[in-house]
Amino acid sequence: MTVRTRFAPSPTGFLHIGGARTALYCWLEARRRGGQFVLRIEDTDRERSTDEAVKAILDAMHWLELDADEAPIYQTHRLARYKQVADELLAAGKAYYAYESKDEIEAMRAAAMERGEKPRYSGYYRDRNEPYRDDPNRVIRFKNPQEGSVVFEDKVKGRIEWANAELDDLVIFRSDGWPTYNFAVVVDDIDMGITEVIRGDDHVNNTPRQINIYHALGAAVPEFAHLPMILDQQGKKLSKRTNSVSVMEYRDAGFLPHALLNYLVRLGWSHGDQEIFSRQELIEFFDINDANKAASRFDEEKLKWLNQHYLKTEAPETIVPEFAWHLERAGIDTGKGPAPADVIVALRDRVSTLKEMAERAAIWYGPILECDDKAVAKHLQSDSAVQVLEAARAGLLALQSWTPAAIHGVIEDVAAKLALGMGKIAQPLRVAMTGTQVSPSIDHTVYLCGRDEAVARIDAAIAKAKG
RNA sequence: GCUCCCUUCGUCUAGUGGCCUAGGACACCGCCCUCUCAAGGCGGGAACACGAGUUCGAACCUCGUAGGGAGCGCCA
Repeated sequence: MTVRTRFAPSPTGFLHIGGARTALYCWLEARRRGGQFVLRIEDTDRERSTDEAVKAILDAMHWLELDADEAPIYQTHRLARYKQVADELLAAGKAYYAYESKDEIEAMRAAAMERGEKPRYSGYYRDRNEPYRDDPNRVIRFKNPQEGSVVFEDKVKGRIEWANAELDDLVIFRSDGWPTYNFAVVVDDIDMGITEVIRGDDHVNNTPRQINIYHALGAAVPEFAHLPMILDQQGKKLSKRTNSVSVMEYRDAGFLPHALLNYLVRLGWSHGDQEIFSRQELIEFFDINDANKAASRFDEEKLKWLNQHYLKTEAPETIVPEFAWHLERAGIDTGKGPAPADVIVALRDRVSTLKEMAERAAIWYGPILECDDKAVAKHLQSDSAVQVLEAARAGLLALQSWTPAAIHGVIEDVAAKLALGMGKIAQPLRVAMTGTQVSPSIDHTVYLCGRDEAVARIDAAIAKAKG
């Protein structure tokens, strides 16, 4: 049987980090085993689901290149099917109508708590065989077995056994005519041919109930793998309040999709001591059976390290599209100025995110807006600085080819001619080029300005030095 | 309250009874390199939650304790 995994978000917000890792693991498991990865939108909560959220999730999946093999399934399109299956259960005596009001249910729970039991439904209508009646409180409940236990082998948690006595008769159809989560999920997973259910471990407790429904429906039970949570730096649940939780916030912050994926895959899984994985290696090595049981904390420092690693090692051209997006976002007009790939090469050893790279790139796509007075005072206010700038100006104008290597040659010549160390040459030039004391190596810094602009900035600096 | 789950350096993890004087990575500290800032190289500190058992031998097996988490909806 071909392996089929699914990612089933409910569209009540953006795709968050935890969801992205779940999706990644589903995708990877399907890819490695030559199966399919599909998407299901769990939008039966009409109050909270929105089309914008669906789009946001799909966009994030696309950005991460976690492509699904089929068009997404929407639960709201499948109401007739859920009704049909519920009717089958009803007809087979495996489900029944119940008519308690919400207040009555509430009272039952309170009473159970009183007795030191977990809050549950009493099963009042279970064997009553009351005739069907029209009632605003009418729901359909599943007849959960009362004896024995449910056992399943979770691929990450191991063997889990659950006494049926712990389970009550859950509602499978609400009084508003929509199916509940636990029921819809089972019907969908059966219809979609899902063989591996990989999801967050907040669903472990639902699994025994769902397995009972599979049995009642006479369907094959899939394999389960429940992933632990991702916590914030403090070990608390990731929350919007204090953390970036949306995948797209990480895009905004300047991370590369593959860096995020590489970070996420190692959060709860490992392959010996390996830290860096290509997509191909991920597909080859990933195995859901090796996933860890314990929750892990999200560490942005390590993500940054990975991001810079990819900035440094990927071919610049492959990064250009994402970098261009950040440049545009930073309001930088790239009509004139250096090729983005050259900027990447100059800056990738110095920044860990594309956002920062875009900010630092601004000086080559427009005028120097901020000038550090201390830098000017320190490196431009001297006779030697003027000599250096004038010599460099002449050398640059005489240059045949405008390349970092050629510019490096000019700078060395100036140093030799004036008998000065590199520091005395590079710093005045750097301040002239950027208005600051910090920039990439001086040859690249000059190179990125372009000859005309470099000479213009030197002229301005000479004027300033003399003035 | 009840049920279930989890526990190796600050963090992510390797480890499945002897290879462990517990390995790697991020972060941190130091040195080197150096035109600034970085990057890079080299080195350093840093962990088996606790307690009993089983065993010739336990990070690994068993039991208990402590701590943490999740779930207990006509939400998903």
